[in-house]
Amino acid sequence: MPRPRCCRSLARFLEPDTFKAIGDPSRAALLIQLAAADGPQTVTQLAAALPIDVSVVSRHLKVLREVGVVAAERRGKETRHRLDCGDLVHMLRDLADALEACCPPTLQNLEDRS
Amino acid sequence: MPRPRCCRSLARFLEPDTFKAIGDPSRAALLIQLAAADGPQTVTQLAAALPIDVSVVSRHLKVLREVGVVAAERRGKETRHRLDCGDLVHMLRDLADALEACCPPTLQNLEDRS
DNA sequence: GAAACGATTGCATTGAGATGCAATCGTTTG
DNA sequence: CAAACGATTGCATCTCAATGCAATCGTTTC
Repeated sequence: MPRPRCCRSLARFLEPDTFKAIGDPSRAALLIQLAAADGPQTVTQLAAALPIDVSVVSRHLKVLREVGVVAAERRGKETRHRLDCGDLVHMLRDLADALEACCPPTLQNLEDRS
Repeated sequence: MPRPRCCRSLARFLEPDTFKAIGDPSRAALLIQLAAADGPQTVTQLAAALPIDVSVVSRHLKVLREVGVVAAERRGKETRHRLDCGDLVHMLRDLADALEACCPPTLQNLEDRS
């Protein structure tokens, strides 16, 4: 059994849900918009800034909330959304470390020549 | 115009193609399998190790190659695939940095109370 | 309490991608 | 050259998710 250590981490960090969430163009646009705005944004504000219907924005934000990339806070009749990157930042760095551990380029390339 | 610096990086690193590629369960399984194996793997080997048809493996590997996560080398009649994480590792770390720059939790949370 | 407003949900439509089988291509080996 | 083998591609099918509109829900305001 070769290199089991890094792979277990890989399996943990390659959870498809998060990547599927941020892999959608509309949701990526929402994340960028949230990052560009200063202060939390309402669904209506985000829908106005992008060529996406309000209902669609609402659904996309729900997905982003479920994977923990966006946080929401109810304020009267509106819901203010903001980026919540803490977990994602950690996960990305852990994944980068795990990948690096799995891809020792020099050893691997040497083995290729056999 | 608020915080334009980090957002331009975000837009660059949030390119949906890569995340869509690794966001598919079958492709994630392929990546994990490639990481677990020692040495490059052929399409047939990968298909044998996973409950995925050879033709499907071939197509998935093509997607992974196109986003530069997997490298292939022709060896006679077989094609040997291996992880090629260099660019991905860089991208993940850059994205993590950009996100962190966009999400100063303290300042942001203070602003929320307004 | 009624109207207004922001957000969510139901529903139907649509399009993209995943899958499996069979046929084909390219290379090697007899 | 023919058979064998690994890989890819064509094709048909199918599932899932994205989208837009309309209706509904929850909160606020008059």
